Amino acid sequence: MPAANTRDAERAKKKIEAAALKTFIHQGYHGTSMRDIAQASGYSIGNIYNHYKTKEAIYISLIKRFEARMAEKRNEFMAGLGDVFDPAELERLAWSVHDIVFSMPDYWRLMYIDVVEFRNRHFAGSFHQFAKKMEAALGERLHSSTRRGAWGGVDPALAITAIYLQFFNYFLLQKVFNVKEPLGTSDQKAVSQIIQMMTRGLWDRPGPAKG
Amino acid sequence: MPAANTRDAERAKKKIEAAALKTFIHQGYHGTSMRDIAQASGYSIGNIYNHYKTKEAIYISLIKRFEARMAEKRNEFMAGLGDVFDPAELERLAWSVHDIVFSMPDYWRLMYIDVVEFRNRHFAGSFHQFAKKMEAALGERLHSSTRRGAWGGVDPALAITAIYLQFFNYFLLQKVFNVKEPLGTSDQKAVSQIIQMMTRGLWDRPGPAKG
DNA sequence: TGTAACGAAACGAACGACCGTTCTTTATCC
DNA sequence: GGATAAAGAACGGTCGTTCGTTTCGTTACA
Repeated sequence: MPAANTRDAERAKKKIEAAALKTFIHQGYHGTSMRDIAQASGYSIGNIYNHYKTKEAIYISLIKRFEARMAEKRNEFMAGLGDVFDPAELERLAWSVHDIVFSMPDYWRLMYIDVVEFRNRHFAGSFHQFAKKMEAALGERLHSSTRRGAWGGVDPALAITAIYLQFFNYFLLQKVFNVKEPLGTSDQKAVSQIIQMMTRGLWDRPGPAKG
Repeated sequence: MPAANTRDAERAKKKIEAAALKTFIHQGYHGTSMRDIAQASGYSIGNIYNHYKTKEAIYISLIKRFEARMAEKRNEFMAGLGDVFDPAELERLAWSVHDIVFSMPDYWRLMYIDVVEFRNRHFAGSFHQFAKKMEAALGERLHSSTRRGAWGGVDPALAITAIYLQFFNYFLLQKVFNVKEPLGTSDQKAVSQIIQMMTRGLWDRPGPAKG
């Protein structure tokens, strides 16, 4: 197999998949025809079938590409976390989560397509035991971080997962669901307020008696 | 127009829409054919077109029905909130959010279908200025709740919106995305731990100096 | 009270368009 | 010259929708 050909072929596939991604995201998988992809990519239908066996093969190849990139991102993210429950570190975490969402919004859009049109067949298991995975990845760092002060007793794995999800959904609302200011203010302020709430609580002293 | 006929017609429409909902949710909108809906509902294609002008009309009617029910739920929810930042009240809030998600999961599934296949055309504006709407609906209750103790200074509207979203996404993960224990533990424990984190913070005393 | 009339409800065949895929042909590279 | 890339016509099937027809329930009138 000649080198130039495989390079060209790869370039063609990238163009086809880029076009497919664009139309999938705008109209969904079943709302996109091969003719749409052909037109958007500039290749003929016949030629697309020289590169892919079926329409679903394009979709799957697309997902695999994104999964690989996202796995990298996830590893970077996990490795980059230090003394997680320190407020300054939580702010770093927030912007890392921002990066995960904003640098690959199409990954999440594809995931929603898959949930809606394929019952999550191609992303299956990506979110199972999320808290456990978090705990496993962070390992001892999680517990050692709680020993740096007077830890209040919340389960550390639960806490970091909840905080992660809070930021994740905040940025997802922005980028994927086009909500401008999900918490009614700037990112900077929202992040710092969430961190204050999470670390110091809403009340300066234990809450008042009811009534 | 005869009374019995309109009653029968309404009954037929409900059956058709129920069948459409089921197939839409399993295969998405574009993945569902009128023949699918006909078969699932027990009505012929021809007859379905006596009741609806187009396939999209079924979809829209379905959404309108759900929107009406959800508007009710939302109003009940808002009206039911009292001294919101009291931990006991936050727990009530958590279970109210649970109810919103678990009693109408198909509303949220339809919303995801709309996001994926119609660019959110039919649900447009449902999530804009979410924090502002929250503040407007809760009104003075929000601020008076902060005067019941030593409020830490977090913006009340931001706080209640963030807490709402935390619970909302927690239960959504369970019901719509089939994640068993999103935070690795029971609902009861997850809710109480989140509330502890939100009200008292992760640390009993202000966090330690870094390093 | 019986019945003619009429519109709604129901059906499934039929229509034209478009679907995913295959086939045939031509051009392009090692 | 033999594989690969490229193109687009063609195929069988399915799509959303329309059509013609029959059945049913109500109402108007004798």
